[in-house]
Amino acid sequence: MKDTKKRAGSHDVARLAGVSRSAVSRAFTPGAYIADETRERVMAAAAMLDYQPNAIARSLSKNSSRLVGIIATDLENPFYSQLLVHMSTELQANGYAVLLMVSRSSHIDDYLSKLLQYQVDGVIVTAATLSSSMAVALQRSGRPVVLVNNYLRDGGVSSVSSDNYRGGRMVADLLVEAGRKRIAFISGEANTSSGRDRGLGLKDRLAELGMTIYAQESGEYRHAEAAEAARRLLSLSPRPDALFCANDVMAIAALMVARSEFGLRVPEDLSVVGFDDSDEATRQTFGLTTVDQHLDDMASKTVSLMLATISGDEKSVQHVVVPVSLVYRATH
Amino acid sequence: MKDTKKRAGSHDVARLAGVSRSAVSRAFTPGAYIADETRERVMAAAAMLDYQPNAIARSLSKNSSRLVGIIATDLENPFYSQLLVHMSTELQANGYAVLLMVSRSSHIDDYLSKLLQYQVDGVIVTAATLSSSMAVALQRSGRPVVLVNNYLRDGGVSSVSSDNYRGGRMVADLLVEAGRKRIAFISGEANTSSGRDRGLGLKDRLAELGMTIYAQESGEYRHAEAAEAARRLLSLSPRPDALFCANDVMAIAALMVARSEFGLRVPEDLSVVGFDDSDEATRQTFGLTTVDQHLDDMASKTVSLMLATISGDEKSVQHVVVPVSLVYRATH
DNA sequence: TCATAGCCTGCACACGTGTGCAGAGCCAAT
DNA sequence: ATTGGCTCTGCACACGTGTGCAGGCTATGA
Repeated sequence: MKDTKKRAGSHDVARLAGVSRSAVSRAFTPGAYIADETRERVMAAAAMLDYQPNAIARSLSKNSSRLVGIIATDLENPFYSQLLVHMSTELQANGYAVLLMVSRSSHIDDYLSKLLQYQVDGVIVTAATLSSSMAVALQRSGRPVVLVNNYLRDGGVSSVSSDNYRGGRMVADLLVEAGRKRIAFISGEANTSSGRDRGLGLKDRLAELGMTIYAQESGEYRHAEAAEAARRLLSLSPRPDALFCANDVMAIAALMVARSEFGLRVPEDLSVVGFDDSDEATRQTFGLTTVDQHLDDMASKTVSLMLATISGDEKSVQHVVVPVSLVYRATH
Repeated sequence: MKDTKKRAGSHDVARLAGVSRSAVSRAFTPGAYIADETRERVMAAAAMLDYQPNAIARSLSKNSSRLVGIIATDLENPFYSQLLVHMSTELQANGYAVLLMVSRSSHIDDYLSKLLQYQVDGVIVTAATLSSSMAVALQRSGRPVVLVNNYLRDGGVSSVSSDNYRGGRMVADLLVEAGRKRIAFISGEANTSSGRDRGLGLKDRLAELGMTIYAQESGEYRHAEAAEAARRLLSLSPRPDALFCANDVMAIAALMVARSEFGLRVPEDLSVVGFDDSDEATRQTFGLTTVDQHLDDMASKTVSLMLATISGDEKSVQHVVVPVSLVYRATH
């Protein structure tokens, strides 16, 4: 029975400092009307009891929790875990805390409603497709939402994503200039806007140059599936002389398969280009030519948009596009 | 002025259903004393207003937030991001939500106190060293804490970690049986218990076999630093014939350096052994021999311990050790 | 000495929910 | 008819904080 002590409340601090409970509240509220001398006395008492204001009660009273919900999918992919790190860091720096929901692609609705129960001030959804029923539920709840690296066709909710279409076009130019004739594409998950646009950019630019995509397989954004896709593509005859992968993870899988299973030299026999510029692409052994999505930029633009929407500075639905840039390394 | 509607409260539901507010609360409380017929009427009204109980208010009233704080470091390392995924999933399955704090190794105290302000029911700290001042602050706050993959010497707080010491010993046996004579060690960060114990296990077992660690360098658990360490070690003469790395990330870095910069054949010229059994180690190109930490087991034991401590079933400080096992692949 | 203005402070209510307690209604047994 | 017991409901208080409003105190000027 030693530390059965309850957590100290503002009432206890007030009594110890010889002031009212309101004074304690004001002492902890920046910019509130309170005499310096009083604040100091309150702070001293608070330190003595190691009092910390109860954020739950504060949230209830102020009708704002300073919580932002993040629904994260595919965290095994380093791209998304890094994105999470950057967004969290930035949110924390702005005085918000992160309520995390890890989702296996579906079930989003349940997680979302749980987030809403916790009165989050906003929700960031990464890489997952929002059911349209949930989109309207959110709209109605009035909570801001931002989709990252994905967007909805019918434009009801804000989004931030990189310029995937332009990235695809840039890769087309790069490969054609390198003299490639049979350009194959390993796509990501079918229902993601990001993967769709990357393929579309490639296809459109090739068409402008009088070419077409030589062959296409789905790699589901994952290593094993991409390796399978690469095996199928590289078994074609004539064999493709370039592989554009919608993902660095898949590009590295393809690279491994090309080198160790097909004995191909990269880039002499085959170009391989990825998308993301993940840490792994940097490794000397891979030296992967890829498209930089400017992850940090994407994260901070997402957070900025979220905060602006929460504060009411931004009332309209926004679709932010983050520019991409080619990273020339050794595989093209 | 269409959706200026405030979120519906239990009061609104009660009025619509023609019952008292208490009845609404009871309808949403499993096992509460309420007639089936009343519950149904309440639920119908709730659905009509799409009412969801306010978790913040509930937390305040029940003095329990059903939030668990997680302080995460080194999320770039796939091991830790996977750990986060598993723990979150399991917590969510048990009706808890996760309050995430991403930390750059230090500053932990600030994040921790923020978590406490949000009245989290418990805190899980991964891989970071807790300042002893914070350890006592936690102790005093009465909130359960579990350290994962790290522990404190002075045993004040519970922990879950794999049997790093035994893992080190197993690797020693493996390498000696493979006929290796000059076994070098690439260690992780100096102040982590995990890294320390892995090295200690190796050293102790080698000593029992009449051998010593041939050389040792720190790789800070990171790719670039480990590559540097590998370069230094492989430049020694005579050159080591085995590299035990405290981490898969570092083992793969060493593997790349050994093959592409020193032209060594693995395992003919050199053994490389890692620790974690990450997805990357699985890749055929690497085929890394490593120590499986049974990540999922670790995660679920952590969550179980946390939940047991929260519910009061477990009052004492526990140190759970998760068994490890060797994974024989192609690099030893 | 008195009036006035200005700075602070305390009162009291609000935020939305959980729950102990007393009592209402009903059924069955005596 | 009376009593006892059982099931359910509503009242009212509690959780810990923010904040509008009125009023107290001090200083200044007349």
